[in-house]
Amino acid sequence: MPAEIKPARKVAANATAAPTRKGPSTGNKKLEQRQISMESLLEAALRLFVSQGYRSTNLEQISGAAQLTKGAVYFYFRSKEAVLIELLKRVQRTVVDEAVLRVNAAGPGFTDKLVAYIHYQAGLGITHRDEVLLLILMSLEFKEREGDVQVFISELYERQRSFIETLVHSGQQAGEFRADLSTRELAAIILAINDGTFLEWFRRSATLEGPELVRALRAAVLGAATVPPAASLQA
Amino acid sequence: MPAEIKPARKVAANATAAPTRKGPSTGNKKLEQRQISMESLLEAALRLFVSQGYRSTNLEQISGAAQLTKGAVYFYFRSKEAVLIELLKRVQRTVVDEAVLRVNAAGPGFTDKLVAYIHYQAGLGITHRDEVLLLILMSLEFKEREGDVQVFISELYERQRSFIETLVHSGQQAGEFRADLSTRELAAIILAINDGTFLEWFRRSATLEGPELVRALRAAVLGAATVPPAASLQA
Amino acid sequence: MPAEIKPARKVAANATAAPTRKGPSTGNKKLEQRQISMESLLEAALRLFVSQGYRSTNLEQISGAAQLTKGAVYFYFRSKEAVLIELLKRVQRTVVDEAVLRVNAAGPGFTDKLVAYIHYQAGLGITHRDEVLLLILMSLEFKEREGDVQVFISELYERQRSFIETLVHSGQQAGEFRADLSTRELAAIILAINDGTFLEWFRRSATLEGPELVRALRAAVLGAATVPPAASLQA
Amino acid sequence: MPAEIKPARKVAANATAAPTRKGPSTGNKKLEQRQISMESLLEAALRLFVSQGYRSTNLEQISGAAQLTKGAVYFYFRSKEAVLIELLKRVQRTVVDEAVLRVNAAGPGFTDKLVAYIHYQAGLGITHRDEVLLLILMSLEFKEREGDVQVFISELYERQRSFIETLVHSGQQAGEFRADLSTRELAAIILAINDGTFLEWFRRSATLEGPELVRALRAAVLGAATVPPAASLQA
DNA sequence: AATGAATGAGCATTCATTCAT
DNA sequence: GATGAATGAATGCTCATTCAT
Repeated sequence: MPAEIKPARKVAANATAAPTRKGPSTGNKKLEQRQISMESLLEAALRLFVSQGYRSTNLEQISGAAQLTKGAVYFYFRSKEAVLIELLKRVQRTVVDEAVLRVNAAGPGFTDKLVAYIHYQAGLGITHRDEVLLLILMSLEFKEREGDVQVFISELYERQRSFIETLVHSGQQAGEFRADLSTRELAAIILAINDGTFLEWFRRSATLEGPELVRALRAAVLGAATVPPAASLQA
Repeated sequence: MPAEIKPARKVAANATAAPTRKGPSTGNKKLEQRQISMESLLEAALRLFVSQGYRSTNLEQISGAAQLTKGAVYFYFRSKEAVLIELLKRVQRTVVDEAVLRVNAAGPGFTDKLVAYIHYQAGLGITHRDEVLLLILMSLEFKEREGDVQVFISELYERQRSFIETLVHSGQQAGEFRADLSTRELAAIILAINDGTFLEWFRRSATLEGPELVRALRAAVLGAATVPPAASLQA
Repeated sequence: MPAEIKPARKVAANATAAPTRKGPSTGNKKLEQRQISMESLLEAALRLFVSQGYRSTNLEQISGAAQLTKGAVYFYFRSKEAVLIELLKRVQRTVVDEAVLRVNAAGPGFTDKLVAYIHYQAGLGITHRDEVLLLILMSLEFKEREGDVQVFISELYERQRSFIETLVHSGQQAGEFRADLSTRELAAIILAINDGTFLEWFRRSATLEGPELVRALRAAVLGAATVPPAASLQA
Repeated sequence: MPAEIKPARKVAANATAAPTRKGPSTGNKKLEQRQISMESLLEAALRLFVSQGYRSTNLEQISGAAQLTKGAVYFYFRSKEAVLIELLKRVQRTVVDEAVLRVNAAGPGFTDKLVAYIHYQAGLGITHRDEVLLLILMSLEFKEREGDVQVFISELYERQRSFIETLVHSGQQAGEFRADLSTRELAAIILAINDGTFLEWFRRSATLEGPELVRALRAAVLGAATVPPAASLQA
């Protein structure tokens, strides 16, 4: 994870351009505080948006959980929506961008790549559970709404889809994946299994064994994607 | 029992044709009127809850879509929540109860039963799309909230789960389904694939071919559940 | 006393040229800096209060326009209100005090004094447009509010009124001004014409010719104040 | 004043189209209540907007003064701004439209028309004081703001201006008004005197005698507009 | 059978002000 | 000399709910 942070205001830009007076120590303390407050706000928002939904979470809950007041949220973000968008940007990096890198690095076969994808996602379910869920849940909550959030999520999902579709298509071309299912629908099912599993895990993670679940997940994805071995024998 | 509900659609057709007060001649006018109004309210609510979410739908939208006013909702229902619960009761009958009947009637093998389940669900996705989605979406929107809705949905989901778990367990016992995956997690994945596919279809039904999607869905579920044929040959 | 203020404009020019910290070489840097910052705050406040109103202008706009931050305002002033009061004090000197001096110096007749008043005001409309308008606009915005501002403005207006009333009364006594109109109301009309003309000019200065407007203004004031020449001939 | 009322919602349209059930008596009671509540809200808003300004008046004050709650305002109007716009529409009819009618009916000379204008305005100052002031004050408060209010007021003012300009121009052509002043600026001064007098009366009506003030006002306007009699004799 | 009027709690957002640095 | 962080009160607006008719 790079040290991005994205300051809510032009402040940071100024800071880089002309750090005014102050020795570096004082500046660091302020910057540190900024970091801390912003992170705890984002962290609180992430947790609450995932567990209660965006609309059902109010700013008092977010700021309260970060031990700040409502006003502080507006010091760091332009609006409640801006908080969500900042979170989604992080999700993009962690969930989507990184997945692409991992899959590209995996190989050599396309089945290997697909397995790498499944395992990366499964790992995210443990290390970045809320971030993954945020994307799925917000994609549902904002489905019909217009605005920046909807646009951002749509683009994100579209990128995910086209990435998986390309992977599936290549695998089909290479004879590793079943060619008797259309690329688009096969890709859709892979994403569907992924999202569905996250949601089921979200609903009842307490009663499910992670590793076992992943094995079943892998079986499902490979079952859908790969040529049934028996069939291939028969062919 | 199969003849139960489905009026949601029929009524709406009526509603468009003659949605205003009283039919011209029939005898039991009052009762009919009641029926019509209530149904059009429920139909409107179903559509809106699914497309916008429960919290983001207000009573004015619901009553307006049914050509009535907010007050009318309170004539027929105790509260906004009561509208949702009534809808969920119908979903229960159509989606859960009926599925159980269908699967029980299918056979003789457990694979046949599982296929029957998948196909019944796929059929629902066409004939009762919104009802199926309502259950999934509300299960997410009400996850952390307490109250009647949450309880009702939890029970519903629990019944679904235990039904599928029983099916899976029996199939495993019979040697039709893989025994190298734990029952609970395998059942969870089957439900996950189901829900996930509905959601993906919800997000982009316009760009997906139903029949193709069902084939891929079946491949995934069977891929997860059944012993890989090749393996069985080798065994 | 004539050399008093007008830095509002000069400073701004400086501000654009080199608004940041410290001049390069001069001796009494600190004091200069203070002066510059304070002046640019006041200048910004004046412009914004006039164009948007006091209440609709926030401290961020003021400090931002002066290339400073909100906090700086509190370094120089006790409160937002204190900024306005400081501006009003300057207005008092420029607009009211100076007008008194000019009129007193004019003569010998009272008509001459009245004409001097009109012309001084007209001149202010060009050299100190915003300052004149500030007084008029704030007198309206603070009409019902209690507090320092209201008191200050009331006293200022009262001084203006009594000054004009005295002038009118003297002119009437001397037979130069109409005696068939009561002193108080005649004075009120003179002030009304003055304020009204400023406001109309404020609303649409782009479409009005200054000199022409002043001629009409003079005709109105003299028309109200002086004995109609024809009547005097007839008398 | 016609019985317009302008229902905040489509309700009224429905009511006219299909009064549903109910005898006329019940309907009347509801309509009456509607009328009463709406009027008292508008009345309260008018008084408060004039005395405190638009921005400094909150909905609690308005609804409280009408013995209702904030929510009721939103039952009758779309927003706070919509309340103001409804008030301005009434002002338009009373102040602008009616003035045009009166002046057109007056005559035969243009001086008569101008006097009729002054007297109508003076009368309004007594019968519709707040309405006249609302227009003037809001024209200042909304000067730089964009939006419906600003547009509405601008158009209103523009109509007033062009009406007076036409009057002045005709009077100049007819030789009744001074031709040595440009039409536009002379018209501007007439409006300025009018507005200025209203404002001064607004500031201190308690200390001014209405009739005396009107005489002085008339002297000022005629002094500005008409050829000085002496000059005409000399010519 | 249904409406229109009205309420009141909740919420996002704005903004003057404070204060440590 | 000035900033950045943070507060808390105020405010416009939404919406489920109540109730007389």
